Amino acid sequence: MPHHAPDRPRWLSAEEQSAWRAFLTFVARLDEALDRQLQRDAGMPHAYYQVLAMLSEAPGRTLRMSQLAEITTSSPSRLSHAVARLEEKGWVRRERHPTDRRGALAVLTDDGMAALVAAAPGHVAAVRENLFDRLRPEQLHQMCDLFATLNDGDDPPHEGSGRLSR
Amino acid sequence: MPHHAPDRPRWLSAEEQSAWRAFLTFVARLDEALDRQLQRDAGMPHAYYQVLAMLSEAPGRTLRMSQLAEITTSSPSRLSHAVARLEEKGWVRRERHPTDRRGALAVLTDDGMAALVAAAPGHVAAVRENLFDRLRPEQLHQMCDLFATLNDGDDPPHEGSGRLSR
DNA sequence: CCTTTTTGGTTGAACACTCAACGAAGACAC
DNA sequence: GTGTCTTCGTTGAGTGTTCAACCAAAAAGG
Repeated sequence: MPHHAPDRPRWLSAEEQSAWRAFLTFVARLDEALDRQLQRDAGMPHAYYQVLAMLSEAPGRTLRMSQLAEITTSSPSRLSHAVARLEEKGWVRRERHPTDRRGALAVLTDDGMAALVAAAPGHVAAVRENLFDRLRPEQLHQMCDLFATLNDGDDPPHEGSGRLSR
Repeated sequence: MPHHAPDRPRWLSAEEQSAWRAFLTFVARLDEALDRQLQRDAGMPHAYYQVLAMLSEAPGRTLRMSQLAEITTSSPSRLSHAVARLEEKGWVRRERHPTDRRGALAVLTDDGMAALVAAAPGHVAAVRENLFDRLRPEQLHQMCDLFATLNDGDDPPHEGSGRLSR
């Protein structure tokens, strides 16, 4: 079998190029819009909102750090720092895991729940305004299909029943 | 006209919810993968790669700070810090604007161009692996359409001819 | 002209994230 | 048991981003 060294790069086609740039632009603008809205109106960045939202849907509003990290797509370190910050605000409390003594649990406090409920409407509105309200109906289906495909192979990201959107 | 206070929030439908979460998950994983690959193999975060890439396509490898900020979708402050960092590395140089004396120009140095060229193949490979190689052909069209629609109304993000992908 | 407003860009402090190192406890070998 | 490996989570330093404050120069208004 012939050996040929570090494959010559397959550059992006014109169409891929334009899709890629449009994607980057959109994501950058969206991230900025969501982060700014939440920071301004609720005093938290989007990443922290997601933590609170996931906790709010969990049984007992409690989740193990490792699971919480998983479903918020954040590194253990990031989550640890985040929870530390949320704890200072009184929105989350840490508890020891009952059986596994390495484990730590994150619990959403009543104050945390209140902050989330207060933040949710504005956040959902921003998500609508920047995303869903701009889509034609069939584009929503395509979008579902698209990201389902793209996430395929990675572990499934939690089937939530909540309405707080992240 | 009847006045009704801060509209009751229109929550996301089940389909929107699932599209939204899939989107967030994908973007988080993608961002992480790209940033890690570039940081490891080229010593720069994705945002800095984009700065170099946009400069490499500009006439004279030179762009005004404000324009560079525009096409990289970054705030003036962010770009200023970024260029400062890139200047330390010797990849970018600042020059004064010839006619407008407030203006500053960012110029890609030869070292910067070399760093970009060295980084490009690995970066493009990562983009392929995490995005385009996972798409069925017609999904690429849908993706183009989708983000074109979503970026509609915001100013057009620059029609580049380069192959370095960002 | 002179004043006011707007635009272009930088700065420093506060905050968020990454990475590597670490300790503590469960799991597994024997 | 004892030792090793692995998993869980935290920590601190380094780096990137945001935000508000700021200066300098151009533009606008009189």
